[in-house]
Formats: sequence, structure tokens, C-alpha cells
Amino acid sequence: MKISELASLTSIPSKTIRFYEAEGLLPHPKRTQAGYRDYEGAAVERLTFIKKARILGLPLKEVEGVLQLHERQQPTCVHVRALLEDKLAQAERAIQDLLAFREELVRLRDRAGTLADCCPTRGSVCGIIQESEIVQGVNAGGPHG
Amino acid sequence: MKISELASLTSIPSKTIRFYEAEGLLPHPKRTQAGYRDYEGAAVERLTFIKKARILGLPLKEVEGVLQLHERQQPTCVHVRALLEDKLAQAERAIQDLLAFREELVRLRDRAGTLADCCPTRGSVCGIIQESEIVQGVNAGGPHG
DNA sequence: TCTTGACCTTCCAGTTGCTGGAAGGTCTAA
DNA sequence: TTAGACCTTCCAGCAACTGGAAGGTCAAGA
Repeated sequence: MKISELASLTSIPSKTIRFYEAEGLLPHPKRTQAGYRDYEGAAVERLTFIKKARILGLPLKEVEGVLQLHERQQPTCVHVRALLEDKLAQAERAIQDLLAFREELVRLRDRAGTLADCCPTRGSVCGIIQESEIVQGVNAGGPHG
Repeated sequence: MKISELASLTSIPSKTIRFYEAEGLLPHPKRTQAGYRDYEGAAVERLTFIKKARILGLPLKEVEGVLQLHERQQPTCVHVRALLEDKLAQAERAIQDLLAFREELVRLRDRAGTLADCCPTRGSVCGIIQESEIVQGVNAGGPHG
């Protein structure tokens, strides 16, 4: 099948499919006389796997690693299990961070309602942000140290 | 003060401070005879604002917009309030997504415990991911449509 | 005074995961 | 034949940094 059909079947854009091939996640498919890519049905499965792994937050490099284990007839699930544990721990952390973050946003939002709109004088840019207790954000690292 | 002192006071790396200046978020500071940047104390406040705004998830472009409102003596908080409402809605969505995502991860993790480790034959790459119900991830969009 | 290490500068390019556009070729229904 | 929809490769851009190269400056210690 042509790339557009594969894109349609997997909901992954043609551009992205070509990108994945260039990154080594997909084998180079056969070509038609005209040079068009000609995919087998197995490509649907492979791309669906990649898509799900991406949704799970596995970086492309890790996805590639798992796919290579598969190609070398090595067990993959034990590998994926470890990745999963890692992702689960990350998700737990992210949830905690996000809940705390939401508290602060609610606080800021409520505070902003009572704050007179700052007429900027020589003072702070915006009292809402300036006075916030925000030190660390959602991701474990935050934008800055 | 030198850039390293400013970096230390704000916990923002020198590289990033120079980046922000290049992006227009910071005014060009005076220079010493040697060409070194020489900052006033106000730079600490401005950078702290930028840092907090980043943590709140405001893209640099939006931060710049708020700073420009400030420079034009226009009210900023009404602007920030709208941004805040937006961010709060996003955070609520992210929380819901993340909670659902965690459910799925837990399910996958538990399922993985009972799944015999797949000896890759001609079958799927990894049963854990392949059989998952994952269609959409944490962010509203997910990696693919 | 000289040395050396820590700082400073600008410029360039890289990271990750895409995604758009240019330039040019192919296919097919009307 | 025509025109629109597809295909190809190549290049570069996005966001928000961040590292390294190449070269200059500063100051404490020998």
C-alpha cells in the first residue's frame, strides 16, 4: 500500500512515517517503479506499536531499542516492564506536582480577583505572578534549577 | 553586577540569561570597559518574574507580551488573569488525563506481571504495549491525531 | 612580573519530535 | 491533454534552551 493509505490506517501523518523511517524505527520499504514507497500490512502493526509507545511517553530512542530487541529475537517484555515501572513512577510524581500546581493556580486565580488591577508604575510587572509562591513547577525539574 | 552573580541570585544559568536577552525578554545591559555585561539590581526582579511565569507555563512569547504591556504602562494583571484561567483549565485537563493514564499504566503493569515474557516469534513486538487500550495520552493532543 | 584558573564574550550548532515548504516527478479521472 | 491529488528528497523551522569552539579579561598567588 501507498504511504497515504498507511497514514490513514494508523492516523500517523505521512511526514511522520517518513521521519520514523529516517530515524530507523521503520525498515525501508520496497518501492514502486515510480519510486513510491510500497508497504506491507505488517507496517500497520509496527506503526501502531510505535504510536502506543509514544503515547506511553517512551522516547523514540527507547522505542527503537525495544524494536531492535524484537528483531534480535530477544525478550522485549521484560524490558518494557522496567520502562513501565519507570513511567508509572514518573506519572505518580507528575500527578502530585500537578495537584500542587493546581492548588497554586486556584490560589492565584482567587487572589487575582481581589487584586486591584496593577497600574504599572515603577513597581512589579504583575503582582499576580510576582507575589506567587511559585518556586517549582510541574515537571520534576522545572524550567530552571 | 556581573552575569554570574545575576545567575547565582536568580538560579538562572548565564547561558539562559543571554538567551533571554537575545529573545528580547531582557534589555541590553550596560557594559564594562572589557565588554562584560553590567547589570543593575532591577534585573533580578525582572528575571525572577520571567522565571515564575515560565514555571506557570507561559511561553516566552507570552511572557514577552506581558513585559511589553508593562513597559507601555498598560495594565498587565487583566492580561495575566486571562492567561491564568487558561492555564488552570489546561491543568484541570492534564490532571484528568494523567489520572486516566495512571489507571492504564497500573493495569498494564499488573497485566505485565501475569504475562509470560514474550519470546518474540513472528508475533507482536511486545504484548504489553500492543494489547494496551492506549489510544490517547496525557496531553490533550497526544503525539498523533 | 608571570602564571593559571575562572570568568567573560560571540558565534554556531545541537537536543527532541516533529512539520512545513520548495522543487520536481507520477497518477488518474474528466 | 489537463488538473488536481498524490509521490519523492532536501532543507529548514518550531520551542526553549544548552554545549562547545575560539578568543579575550581578571585577579590571586608564586
